[in-house]
Amino acid sequence: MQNSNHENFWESMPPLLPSVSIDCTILGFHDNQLKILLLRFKNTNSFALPGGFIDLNEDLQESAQRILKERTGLDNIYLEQFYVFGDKNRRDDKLQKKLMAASGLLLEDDHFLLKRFISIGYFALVDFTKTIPTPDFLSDSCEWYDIDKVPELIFDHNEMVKKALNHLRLGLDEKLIGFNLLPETFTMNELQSVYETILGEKIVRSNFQRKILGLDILQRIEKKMTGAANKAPYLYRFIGK
Amino acid sequence: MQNSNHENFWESMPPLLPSVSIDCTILGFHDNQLKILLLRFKNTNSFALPGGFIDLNEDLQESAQRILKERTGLDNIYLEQFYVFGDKNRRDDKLQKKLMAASGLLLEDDHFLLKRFISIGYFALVDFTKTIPTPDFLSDSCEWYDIDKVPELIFDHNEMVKKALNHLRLGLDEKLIGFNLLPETFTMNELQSVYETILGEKIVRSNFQRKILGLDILQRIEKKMTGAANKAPYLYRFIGK
DNA sequence: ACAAAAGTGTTCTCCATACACCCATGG
DNA sequence: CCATGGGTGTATGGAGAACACTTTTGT
Repeated sequence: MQNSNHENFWESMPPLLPSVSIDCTILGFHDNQLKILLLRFKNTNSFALPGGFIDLNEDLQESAQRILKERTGLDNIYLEQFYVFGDKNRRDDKLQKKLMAASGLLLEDDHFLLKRFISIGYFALVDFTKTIPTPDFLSDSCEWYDIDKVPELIFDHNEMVKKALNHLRLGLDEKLIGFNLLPETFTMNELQSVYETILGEKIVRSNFQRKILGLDILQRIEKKMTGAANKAPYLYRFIGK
Repeated sequence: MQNSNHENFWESMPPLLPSVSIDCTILGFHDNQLKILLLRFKNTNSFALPGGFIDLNEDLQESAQRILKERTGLDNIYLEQFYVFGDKNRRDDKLQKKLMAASGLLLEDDHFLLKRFISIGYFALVDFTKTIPTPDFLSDSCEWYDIDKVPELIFDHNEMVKKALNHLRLGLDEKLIGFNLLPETFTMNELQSVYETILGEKIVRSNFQRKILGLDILQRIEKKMTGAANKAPYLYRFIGK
């Protein structure tokens, strides 16, 4: 954490698109819970969604993918724009300065980070088990939190989470995106659990199976050997159609 | 159109948020047709969606509303973000220069209009009869076009229109937004015609009435005096609920 | 009387839900 | 055997599409 690092920090960044940031609501599924990936700024108790800026030579979508890769280690993440947050007072200069100062970065009053930004909200669904959460330069923690225990976040990030979840619920059946929260192969029970958690309601097993299997989007693989004293469940793989 | 106007043009603009533009797909309904409002750049045959930039002291939504007001004369327009267009090569510097030159504006190579922009796509539904289409400084025409006769548009604007229409269709029943294309009061037939046009299919009258009236979102007003030799239709007003 | 508007009734199909029940199977 | 997984049958209710028919009403 030597000072030379700090001096170089901004200069080492590639040319960026001004005024625009990306913030990502990254969701995973574990222990029958929806989880969200949050950063904590160094030496503070301030939490935020993972985010970043757009390099001038990146398509918007590419930027979001890069940011996700940096925080999770994953390529080919399911990713979707859901809203642009553009209120003129959505950010808080004092807080911004404080957060940067906590990382040893002093911002001049005309620093670009203190200018107005709009933020494009992306939401991403990942296979929890495959992620390697990695803090960025400004944070000392990048961890999963239960979706119903999200702490207070900076700026308008709590609103972002709320909107992202709503977007997820609305698109769950329509876009068949629940699979992205599971590993390559999964049992029908696990899938049902994902649906129940996201929708917040119990589903009758037999009806759920009929519905999902009727969509012709799953390939049945083999039995899962559980070692339990009962029939082993089948494994399925999502094949789209 | 004296040169002094041109010299002052950019300087007269308020401070803008860099890199970000707004483009609006403005839809109206007339003669049983969906119509879209398009600009033609001065002294060219290039068409574009109405758009603009974000003043530093405007919320994003306010910017979109202002732009819409400037082109249609209307306040309180139904307005919705639907997508951010952010490919790095979505714009074309040569075309941009040509369009500006056609208005007598010469752009230096480092002019801000030649920098990279992302564009936030808004779509708007307006009461056709109330609009006063008004060209902007760079265009000599602002007119309604049949939605199925949209000419080639600049940049990625044709794609914007396509995405906006898709968005409209998906949200029609869900968000009950069709009413925004009609005057304050309207007949059931007119409303049905809006739905049929947007969805591109015939609907059985009696079923449509049952469905819409069952939603409890319409207030029945009075009879419309048509002067025709038949029963006059009722007028309805949208009351949301 | 006429023509269009408005309302009602009926039938069908489709789909989601709920629930009961059976079979399969790994230990 | 038994606990869980997996599958089927079936009744119900609601939504919506198709169609027929009646009633209303302004000129």
